[in-house]
Amino acid sequence: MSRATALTPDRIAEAALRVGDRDGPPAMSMRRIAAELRCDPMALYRHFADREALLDAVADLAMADVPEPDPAAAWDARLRVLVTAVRDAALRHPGIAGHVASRPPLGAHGRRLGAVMLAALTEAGLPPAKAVQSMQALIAYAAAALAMAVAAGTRDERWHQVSEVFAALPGAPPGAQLHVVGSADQFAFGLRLLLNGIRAEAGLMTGEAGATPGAQ
Amino acid sequence: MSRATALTPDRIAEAALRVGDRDGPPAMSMRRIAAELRCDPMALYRHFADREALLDAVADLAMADVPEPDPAAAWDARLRVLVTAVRDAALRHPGIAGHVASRPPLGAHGRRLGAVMLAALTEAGLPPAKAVQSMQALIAYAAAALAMAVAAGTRDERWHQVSEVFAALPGAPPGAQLHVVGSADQFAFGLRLLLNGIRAEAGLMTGEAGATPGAQ
DNA sequence: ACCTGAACACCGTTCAAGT
DNA sequence: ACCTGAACACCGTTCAAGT
Repeated sequence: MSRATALTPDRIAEAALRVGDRDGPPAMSMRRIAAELRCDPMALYRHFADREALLDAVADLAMADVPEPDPAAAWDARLRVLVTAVRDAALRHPGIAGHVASRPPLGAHGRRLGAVMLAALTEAGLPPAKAVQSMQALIAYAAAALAMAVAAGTRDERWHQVSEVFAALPGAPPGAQLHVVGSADQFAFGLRLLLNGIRAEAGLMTGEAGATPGAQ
Repeated sequence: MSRATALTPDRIAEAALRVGDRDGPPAMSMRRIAAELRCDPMALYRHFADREALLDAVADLAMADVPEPDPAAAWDARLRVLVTAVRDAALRHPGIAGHVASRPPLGAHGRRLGAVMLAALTEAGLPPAKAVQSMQALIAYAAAALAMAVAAGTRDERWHQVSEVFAALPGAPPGAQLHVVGSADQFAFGLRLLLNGIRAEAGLMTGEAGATPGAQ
């Protein structure tokens, strides 16, 4: 033990986040993280069951600085600000952003943000079950859009081709102004669609008494 | 070369799909796929640049049997049927479903399905740029929901906890009927939210002449 | 010129050997 | 009892050696 400070889960997660931000996702191996901490790779296993558990902690740590939206704002504005802030926070840590997008938000910060979302959706007028489902839909969309942003920006040029390929299809008129896959614009547009949809769903609940929203 | 048939990209992709369906995603290594074909692992590299390119071909192959929706149906029903069929097709191939969810749909079948989506969105009244953006939002949502279904079903019990954890939060009243993350119900609900949102977006286009839909 | 397979530079994790 | 690090069973890919 040449490190002066003792090994803790938090300290390990911080070191892993540092390694990922500096050297990219593939560098976040148990061996490299241990090297960053100047400890034996196996020492990490005394604080985390396996690599997946360690990365979950790192993903949650990346959400630590997501601010909670102004409680005085309208429910839809609150959701928009929060989900956008999650995307921004993840993109500030490119090493772990892909993992944030692929794992359940069950860490301390993930649960905190989920509670804010649920409160906003309940305020919108959704019953509990639909609020939970709407939250999961928002999480799913945010996760995928985030994963696309990461892939398009750092790893995979093929995502950039998607807009071009589809704009060139028979059905698409020429001259369409394209938005890059994974861009902030594209993210905001899809988020608006979902919030539109939630608003419509909530309207059915509160506006029409005998509505049967489950019917197709 | 003990195999009677010659190596082709299609034949390789079929063998890889078989391996993945039989032994799961981790089994889809270059070595195992080569063993399935009774050829040298390096022989695969003469048909695919790298493993990622091979998996892209497998993911597209898994979309081969997605039927095109009835052209006579309404645009929103067409989108719902198509996106649901993509999910079903991917889940029939658990080995590659996760990859389907993480990669751009740029293969032959992905482009075919994208063209159907674009046509439906254009019919809805969206201008080209918004149709492309809406398609990308649908792809993002479907990919993430699919990834969650795969993770929840085969790999990761933590996704199952999400509904329970959030239903137990202060904001959520008790007795909420929970839908399992990744379930068909949950998928359909989120898809309906997006289609609701697209309908609202299209309504702004056609219904209100001087609307400024980009304003928050 | 083409193809093969040994070798390189890694992995996550197990487990026996040390203290 | 605790900790370490050698070892196991793999990877994707390179590249030199064979034919």
